[in-house]
Amino acid sequence: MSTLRTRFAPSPTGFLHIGGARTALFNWALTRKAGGTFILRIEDTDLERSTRESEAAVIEGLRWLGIDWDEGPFRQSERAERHRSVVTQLLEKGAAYRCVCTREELEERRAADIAAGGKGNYDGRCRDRGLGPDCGLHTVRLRIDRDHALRWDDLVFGPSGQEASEIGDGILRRSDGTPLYHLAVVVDDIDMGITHIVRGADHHSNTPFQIAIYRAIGAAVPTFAHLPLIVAESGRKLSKRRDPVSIQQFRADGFLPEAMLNWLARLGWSHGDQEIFSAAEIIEHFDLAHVGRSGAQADLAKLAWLNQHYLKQRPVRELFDAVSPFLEAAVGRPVLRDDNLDKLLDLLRERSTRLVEMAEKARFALVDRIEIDPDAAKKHLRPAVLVALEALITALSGLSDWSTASIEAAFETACKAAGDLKLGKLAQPVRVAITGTTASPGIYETLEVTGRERVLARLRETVQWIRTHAADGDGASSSS
RNA sequence: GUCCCCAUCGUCUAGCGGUUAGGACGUCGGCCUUUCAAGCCGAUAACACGGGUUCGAUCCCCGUUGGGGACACCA
Repeated sequence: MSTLRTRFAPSPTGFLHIGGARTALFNWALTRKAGGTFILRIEDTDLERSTRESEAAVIEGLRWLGIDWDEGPFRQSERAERHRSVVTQLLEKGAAYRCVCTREELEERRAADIAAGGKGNYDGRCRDRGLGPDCGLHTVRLRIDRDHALRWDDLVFGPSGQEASEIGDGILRRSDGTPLYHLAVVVDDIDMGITHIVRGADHHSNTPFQIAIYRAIGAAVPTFAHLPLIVAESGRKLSKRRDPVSIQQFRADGFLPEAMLNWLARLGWSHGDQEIFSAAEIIEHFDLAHVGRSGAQADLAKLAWLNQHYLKQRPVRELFDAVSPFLEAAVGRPVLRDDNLDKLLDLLRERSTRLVEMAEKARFALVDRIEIDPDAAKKHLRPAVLVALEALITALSGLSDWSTASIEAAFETACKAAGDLKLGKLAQPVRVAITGTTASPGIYETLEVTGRERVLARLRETVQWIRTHAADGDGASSSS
């Protein structure tokens, strides 16, 4: 039972960004831990850039991560009337005033002020002109009381803010009558009873102006907590085209939601030495006091490690559910789950960091024809192994059951028949013949999951291939 | 330019006046081994700099440097 009310308020101008996802996660964790109410509000005031598609992408991204909300999604655009009426009230109270300065004039005066050593804030020209509704095209500005400090105790950054004299009278309403973001967020947060505003540190310096709006409206100022930004390599700003930033992109690349969540949680937050956190553990331990104050670089290598950790952790059944779409894409047809596939996935999970990679590695056992890597063929498919290969074909054909144990026995038989050949000398050529590459799970397991029919076909084909190339006087023949 | 913020291994971080400065990822080496992994063991590597305060500073204060954010009729 808690009165804590928080919100995640993304502007849907792209996809769900890792920074936004982390903000949502921290809000969610904080709220769930306290038993409060978490609200989703879409800040689509900028109609030009906001689309329904990206709004859907944001929602889908949150759902995928397992972040749920109690109220909403609300759309800020649907509250425009309320925003307008608040501006009107502020105007009536004298807490705001009309301003007829044009952009050009503003820019000019601002430049002149800066040149004269000023701060470039609005000079307050219209502040005391008492302009009425009939003043023509105008914006509405907040009359900021110069004597009050606009300070707050940030739950992450500590004492923050500045003197009111440091900022100018900001615009609340555009000349086209639409409200500005600052006014809209404040009004929405007041109306929705938000008690704790947890958001990106890019809003840290916007906060004084917003506090001024709260005061002008006469509402209680909520508690603020600003989260340091996630930065790109070497501290640079995250770039949408250069850096992987969208949650859907990570998803498409084969990262598991629990890995993403864990990774995001540890980006700027810590709980002692613990690295692995389930969603429940994040909620259990989350604490704003342990959110750092410096920007964090997105460490993709650690995400890969986490992803493999969760890949290894998943029950096979659920692993299949996750990898299935990737398998279908890699193989070109729907793939059904069976014992062999379970075994294969189990073998591959500790050899893959992402689902795409896992699907690619599973391909050899699920398709009829494989491509053999030319370098691998050249190195391992030589006439010297022909005898052993043929012995292996014979031994495998005669097996009454198809298991790693029986396959191993067949290998032993084949090696013996080839003059006590060492296992390694046979395993590698067979691996190349079956998987097309030099890297795969254990050779017996590899054969087992590939199935007898495909194994024998590929081995026979390989024998043919070696004969042909040896006869052609290929380099491979010289070694025999 | 003005205002605000930040600063521990390459990266994420622990630390909250006295520690051999800890963990994790990465990297490197070893073990294991039919390949690749996984696993296990080990190594590498940090308090940006300069002043204070203090018996004692990674920790507190000031400055410098570096980085970031905000300064829109964007959100």
